[in-house]
Amino acid sequence: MARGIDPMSDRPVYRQIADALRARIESGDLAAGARLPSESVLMSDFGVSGGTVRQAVAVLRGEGLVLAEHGRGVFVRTRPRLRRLSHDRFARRHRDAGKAAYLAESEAESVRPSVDVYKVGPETVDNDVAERLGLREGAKVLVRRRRYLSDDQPTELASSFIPWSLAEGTAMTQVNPGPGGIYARIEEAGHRLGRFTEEVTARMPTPEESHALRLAAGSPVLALVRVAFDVDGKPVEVCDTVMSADHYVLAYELPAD
Amino acid sequence: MARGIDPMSDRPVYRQIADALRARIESGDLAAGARLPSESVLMSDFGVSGGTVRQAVAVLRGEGLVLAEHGRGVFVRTRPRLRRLSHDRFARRHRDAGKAAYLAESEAESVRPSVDVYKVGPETVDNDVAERLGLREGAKVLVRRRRYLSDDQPTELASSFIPWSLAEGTAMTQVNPGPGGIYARIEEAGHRLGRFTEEVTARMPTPEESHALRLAAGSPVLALVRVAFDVDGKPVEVCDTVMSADHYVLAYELPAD
DNA sequence: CAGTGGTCTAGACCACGAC
DNA sequence: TCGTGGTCTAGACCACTGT
Repeated sequence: MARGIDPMSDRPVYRQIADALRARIESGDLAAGARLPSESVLMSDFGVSGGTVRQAVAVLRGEGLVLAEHGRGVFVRTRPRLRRLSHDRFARRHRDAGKAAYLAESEAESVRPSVDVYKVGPETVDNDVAERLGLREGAKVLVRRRRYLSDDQPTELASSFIPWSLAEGTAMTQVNPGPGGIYARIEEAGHRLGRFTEEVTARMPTPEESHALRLAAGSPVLALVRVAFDVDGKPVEVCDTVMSADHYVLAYELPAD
Repeated sequence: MARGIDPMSDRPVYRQIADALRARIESGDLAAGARLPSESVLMSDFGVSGGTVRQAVAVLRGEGLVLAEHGRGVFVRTRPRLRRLSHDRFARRHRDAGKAAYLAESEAESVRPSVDVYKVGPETVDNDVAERLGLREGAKVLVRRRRYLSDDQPTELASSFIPWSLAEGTAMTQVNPGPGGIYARIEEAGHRLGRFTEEVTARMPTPEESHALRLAAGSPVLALVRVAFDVDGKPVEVCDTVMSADHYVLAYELPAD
């Protein structure tokens, strides 16, 4: 059989098979959601052993092009609806409306938001966060670790770090920090927010992140570190966020001057 | 032998082996740059066949934790030096100093910049870019496709799209657009730049991108779409950039008001 | 040359899903 | 029950690196 496969080529057979399948996906011959031919069909179609077919499919899985479902088949991945995080998502008007950022975004997209709170309590700060907050190593901070979901699908993991001196005795130390979220509480504590910085990187998830976000193999994550500063330039919160790259677009605005 | 491996566990043996190796990497027992035990050593250490060991190593490769070098061994990946792209990298003061953004960044990091220009010339615009530029479908644009390198290591692929009416007859249509880059030329053409928007996503690279950027397996890319607007709010350029996620941190600033 | 990883085979057995 | 993908074996042969 060996449709278009050259076993003498420098390019390994499993890559040639992956190329052939990728071409069929990109041409639309195998549309989003379509099932790939089963392994046994591919074996006879291309005249190779099962191991080679599996290796070819593994390439496409690593590229995030297909998703294998045990007992059902291998399917061309459908792109999930993208959530766009706009650059003004922490603007005061949203807080004044009594909404935390995640709730405001969810409402705009008509999905049902929920939050799993893993931990709210004091912790000893690590060096990176200490530096960003201008604290000494080992200082005490309030940590809020949580997972956000939209329609019960996990979308992001977030950990906030707030200097203990600022958080102590406020609703920030409660599981539910009240209307407007912790940024509203920080402002009530006398720190009017002046600006935020965000640092964006992407990487492959750790196994724990992959599990908590129910990520498919071959799905990278966006890692975002946000620092909130008050109007005096003092850092008041660090938020470390990990989100499925498949689901998000981050939008920013840059000055020309 | 089977050090800590339970063949009866629900967790597949190859994952248990990957877990064991990952733990040694994360604990520092196998430091960055260190060679993993060879496949044959792992086979006898864990008492499994070669295929299982290879599968375990493949997991770590997919996570971007290790890099295999044919004939030499499998090595714990060293993190490359991160390049930080700051939110003011397109500020006028850099253009006024006669430097395009990439050159200014390279100078700040003491690396030797170079650019491969793949194409500079007219093209028919695709729908996404047309919409962003406010052009009708199929309109003519100047396209500049290029690859940037630092010390001969490819770091990003970029394609700029400029309305033909704006680019026609200017140095933008030349391979070398002159001091300050195309943004300086756009301003000379009477479009003082007012702001930029950037949309950031991450994904696995296509095989072509992987090759052009010399990416290791398991390295995601950051995809960035920037739109430059003049002071009248008219879009004057779209720049589509793909960069190795391993090498970059994108830094932004967000308003609080 | 010996040692390393890369490719491929042929087969066994298991776990899941649909009918 | 049958077809699907998931795991694992035992071995062959190849290609690359270092000595």
